[in-house]
Amino acid sequence: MEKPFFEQVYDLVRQIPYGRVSTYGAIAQYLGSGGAARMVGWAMNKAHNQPKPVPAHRVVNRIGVLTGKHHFDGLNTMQQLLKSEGIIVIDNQIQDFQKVVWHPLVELHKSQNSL
DNA sequence: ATTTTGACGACGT
DNA sequence: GACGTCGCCAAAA
Repeated sequence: MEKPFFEQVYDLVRQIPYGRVSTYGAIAQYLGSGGAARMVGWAMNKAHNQPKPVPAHRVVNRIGVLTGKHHFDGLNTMQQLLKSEGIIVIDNQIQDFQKVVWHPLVELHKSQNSL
């Protein structure tokens, strides 16, 4: 039996490289549940309870808007973290989003990563 | 076990 | 192209 859905989400989010972001839909799709995008976001909520740190700030919606920023400690915590990684965020919108987006299915497929 | 939710996404208007 | 509605899927109450 595989890990619970949530844990798979955390594991994948931790695999997001520095200076890159991912989308809920892409993550859900990687897990095989394309339509479960909302589930991914919800998993992020529980991520705070996780023993391992989850870079939830690197997860945004399909348009690159920091929809979940208000779930963080402060109001602009998420934006600050992204900015620290070289990602420019203006008005909750990631600039050059398409350039920093990280598709797990595509990226991991190129590496043929096995575990 | 049933119902609601939840940091979304796609389609329709 | 922006706004609205419905659908998804899995977990929590």
